[in-house]
Amino acid sequence: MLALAHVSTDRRRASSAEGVSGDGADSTCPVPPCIRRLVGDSVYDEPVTSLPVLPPRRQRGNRKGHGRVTLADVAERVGVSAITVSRALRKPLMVSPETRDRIERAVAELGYIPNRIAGSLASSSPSAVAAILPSLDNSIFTDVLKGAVGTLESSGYQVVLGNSHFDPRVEATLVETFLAHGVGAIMLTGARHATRARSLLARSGIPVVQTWSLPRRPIGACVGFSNYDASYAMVRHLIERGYRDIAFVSAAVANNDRAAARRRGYAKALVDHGLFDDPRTTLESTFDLAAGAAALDRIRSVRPSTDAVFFANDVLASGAVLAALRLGLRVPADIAIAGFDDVELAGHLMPPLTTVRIDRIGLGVTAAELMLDALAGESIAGRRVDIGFEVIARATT
Amino acid sequence: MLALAHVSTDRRRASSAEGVSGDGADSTCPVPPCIRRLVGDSVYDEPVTSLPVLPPRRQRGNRKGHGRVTLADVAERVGVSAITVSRALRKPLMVSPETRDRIERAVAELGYIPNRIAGSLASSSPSAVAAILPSLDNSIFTDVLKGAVGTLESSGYQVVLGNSHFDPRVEATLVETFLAHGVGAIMLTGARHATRARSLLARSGIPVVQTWSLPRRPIGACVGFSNYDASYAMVRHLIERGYRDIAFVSAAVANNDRAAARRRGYAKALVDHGLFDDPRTTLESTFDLAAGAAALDRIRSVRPSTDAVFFANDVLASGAVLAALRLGLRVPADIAIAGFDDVELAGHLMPPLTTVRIDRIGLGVTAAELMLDALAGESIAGRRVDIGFEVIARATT
DNA sequence: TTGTAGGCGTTATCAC
DNA sequence: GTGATAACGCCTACAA
Repeated sequence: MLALAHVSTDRRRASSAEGVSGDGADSTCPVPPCIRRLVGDSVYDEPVTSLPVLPPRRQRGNRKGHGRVTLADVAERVGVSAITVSRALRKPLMVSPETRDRIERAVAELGYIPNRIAGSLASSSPSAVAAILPSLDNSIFTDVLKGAVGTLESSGYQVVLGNSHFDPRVEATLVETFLAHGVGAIMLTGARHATRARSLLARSGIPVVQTWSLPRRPIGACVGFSNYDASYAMVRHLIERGYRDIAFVSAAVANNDRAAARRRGYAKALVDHGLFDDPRTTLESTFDLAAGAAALDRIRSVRPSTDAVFFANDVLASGAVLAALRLGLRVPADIAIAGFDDVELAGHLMPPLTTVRIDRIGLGVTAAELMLDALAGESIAGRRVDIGFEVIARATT
Repeated sequence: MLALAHVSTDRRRASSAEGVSGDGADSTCPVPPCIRRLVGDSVYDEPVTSLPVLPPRRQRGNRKGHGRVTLADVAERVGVSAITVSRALRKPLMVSPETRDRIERAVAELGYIPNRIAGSLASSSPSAVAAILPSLDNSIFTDVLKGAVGTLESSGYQVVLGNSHFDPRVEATLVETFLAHGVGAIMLTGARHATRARSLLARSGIPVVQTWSLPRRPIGACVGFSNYDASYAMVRHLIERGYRDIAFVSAAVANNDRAAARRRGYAKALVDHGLFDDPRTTLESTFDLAAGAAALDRIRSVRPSTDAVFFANDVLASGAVLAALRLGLRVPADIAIAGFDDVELAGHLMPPLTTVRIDRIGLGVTAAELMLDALAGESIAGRRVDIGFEVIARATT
């Protein structure tokens, strides 16, 4: 723990040259780029203007706490019992206006911050929920996170974040950790999870929301859409446009039910229209622009007759469109390209990308709402919310 | 809370048709896109194969707990005291091999998951840290987050996430919430914070790491680079390339010290080279591709002689490059474009974008390491880590 | 409206 | 090596 340091006011004058809400700026000498490791002279040199300095705290009992101001401190100062202070803060109507007033003043004076972890231990009511994402590299996941965080934060819940790296074992570990952490609900991505994760979740009885998919038997609730249908719809679109030699590229399907469903939708659409699902041009790939370019390249060399490539995510599709541009390929004249997700970039590419739009923010918001419902005591068991999808036909097809 | 439901095995057979680690798939009928709201029939229908079914829990005392297995339950089963179980789990060497063994078995059998929130209350040792980002829309921030989460997770700390939306007041509220939550350290973005946030932080004595900047007087520690120098270096690069009518576009500088420093670096470089810092072409903008396009448009109409635009972030710059492509403008012949950050897209654009590279993952990792150091008892007060920057001259200049 | 008693699940402290 | 006891800071239940 760092100590609280008092600093004289003149130092502040020196440091707040910017004139804005007290911050030091970068070093301002226009020197050439270089790496430096500097050590400053002091920390916490901002004077605490809005809060008074407290006398050193006495020790109660033989254990040392955080040294933080507690409910009891406030109570003592006001001359009431701790529970009254607690109530004044949580259910103000249960406390008389006068005491409430004095309590509020004391709280402000002492700078009391309730200890929510003690609170949720005592009340066994969680104050945080967990979100497990398979990746932080792709904006499609952070969009969902953004929607969820916004909704949850405004309801007073904290969001603890886990990154599973598309690994079910990591996911299971995260689930266990979050359970140990006492989160009140967990948001998962997709519908494929390790058995251990499922056991843990079932045993805990904690509300679970799966996202992006609509498993027939969700663990708890789920919000998503039919990846199968969406993929099928896009391939049908391509076929209607007249393409016949269609290739497909997605993320690895092994631990990814969305990719798997999209691949099945693609295959089924081909079969339904009497086309051939050529294994040579049904590829798996990592998630970056370069991979999209590489996949395009691969497909063109493996089967030069290919007239359209359906990428099951926009990052790959964008990589391919950008690569086509560099290569001087005409899209869609030489080769059509379709994506999935409708990320911001998709509409700005040249030509703009045909893709499938998913309301990711809405997905996150809905997932959050489901968790909030569950936290409010409602049963969300078996609820399945379909957020739908939309094929956006732009110029790459 | 959702109830734990027992389900017969034959249901599992039906549901695991996919053959993979137990998941239901999307509905598989190739129907046209539509929105549906379905309600499933049951939840938690995955049998808990790896864990035994427990007898209903008895109530101890007059309070109802989570109904979760506790240390006492394990202790009772093994015939030792709770503290012994606790020790067996945390410091195995302090417990005899035999008891440890029996305890481990009981833990597995009962599916005991330690309650870390009770643990940190008792030991007053935090198990989570907070990261406050100004946005989840731009990958530059989620890259940092990714680096931090990875490092922190592997040290056993949970990361609670806050999104300040570039608003210092929101940031201050988040700080308060996280403090209430008992996080062990806080990572902030930038160096400009509300006075209230600073007070709160100072009062709490919690380790703080500021990122992206190198304030002369950091609150605690900081990791970043000189935004001023980096901007200066880029403008010098442009000038060396022969550009003279240079425009500048950044995020709003009011609450953003990085943007402010970059603008100052830009202005100083112009002055140092006898060029004019034209206020008509020193713009502020939001953070998206469309905004980059709009800014380019604006600049060209306001001052047609402009031969280069320096965007203080790659999203804007990319938007401009893509817009130029759509408009049929030649880059850099008609107008040069430079960015900042070196996001993945930058190198894939046509032409590839000249920009400033920042090691964002490293930034997050370093910030996390600083927090870990502090959590380990080390003082990180005043530590300032410069991660440097690099001007990447590509083809748009 | 306010207070008392006791517990939430774990760990520090000090005996044995 | 193991255990009894008392916190950690707050809240539920019940009483006044």
